[in-house]
Amino acid sequence: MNDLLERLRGRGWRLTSQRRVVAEVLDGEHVHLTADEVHARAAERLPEISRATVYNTLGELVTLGEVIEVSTDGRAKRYDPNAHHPHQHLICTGCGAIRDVHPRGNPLADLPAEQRFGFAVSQAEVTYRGLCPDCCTG
Amino acid sequence: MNDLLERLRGRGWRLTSQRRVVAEVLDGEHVHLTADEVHARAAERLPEISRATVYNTLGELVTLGEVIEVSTDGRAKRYDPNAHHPHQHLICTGCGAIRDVHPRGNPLADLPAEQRFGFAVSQAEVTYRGLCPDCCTG
DNA sequence: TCCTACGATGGACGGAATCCAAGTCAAGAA
DNA sequence: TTCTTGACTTGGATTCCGTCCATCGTAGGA
Repeated sequence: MNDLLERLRGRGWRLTSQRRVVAEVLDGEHVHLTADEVHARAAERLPEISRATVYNTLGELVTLGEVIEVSTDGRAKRYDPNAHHPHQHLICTGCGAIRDVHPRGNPLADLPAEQRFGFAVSQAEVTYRGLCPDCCTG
Repeated sequence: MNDLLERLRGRGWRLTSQRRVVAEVLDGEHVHLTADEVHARAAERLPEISRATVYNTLGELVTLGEVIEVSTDGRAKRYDPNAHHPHQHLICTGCGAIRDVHPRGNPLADLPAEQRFGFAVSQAEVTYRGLCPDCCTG
């Protein structure tokens, strides 16, 4: 994620302390924070950071393809910094925990031409659901 | 969908005019209405029906497995009555149009055991995205 | 060091969904 | 048929997410 800031600067990003903190908070694997969680963690390091800035920065990171937006369901969107390693998500229907997973094959290839109805299909997103080990026994 | 009401009555549902109208509105193939759209169409037949009732009824239908909730993304959830015919969704990234599609194979089978992390995986939901014919040319 | 355009702020706003207390009514009992 | 009751409906308030906007601050080039 260190290179992220470099990459962004290369794209003409003005490097502010706020953006730096948001990028740092999103560092790591299996990170799936909501915008509010990102804001809370960012505020630990930079108390004055506003929610609008967090939303703006997250939106920009998504547009730049550095972060993926995950609508797990109804509630708030989650932000996944693991954008450069294609993967899918496995969600616990009990507690909402999220794991990155790597299914076999390419889901896009499983949609035959006659099922595309003239769409220029560019992306396939798979969400697996089930109970996690904790919720199974609990 | 006619049997739906029968099935629900069998499960102890009190059959009110509101529930009947909501179920009727959701009848058909390739129906993907938002709660507000359901409310609007229901209100044509039953002007006093309240939004809370529509939300309640939709929630119950989802719990009973008669209707599927589709979080296309950011915006309002959509409700898909085609719950007894397994299918996936193809969404236009331009205009948001939705189609039911049937990919080859079973996405659940593509998740190897070592990628399940002890989860009891029960469901795989695939969302294809791309531009529809109208949005491609336009 | 200065300038200025880009970014940050926070409070107002909007849409989607839920909550709640009060009123209504479907359907079983008598 | 009428009565009774608890499940259902209502609509307004409320919460939760997210966006907008006018104003202020500042990163980084000149």
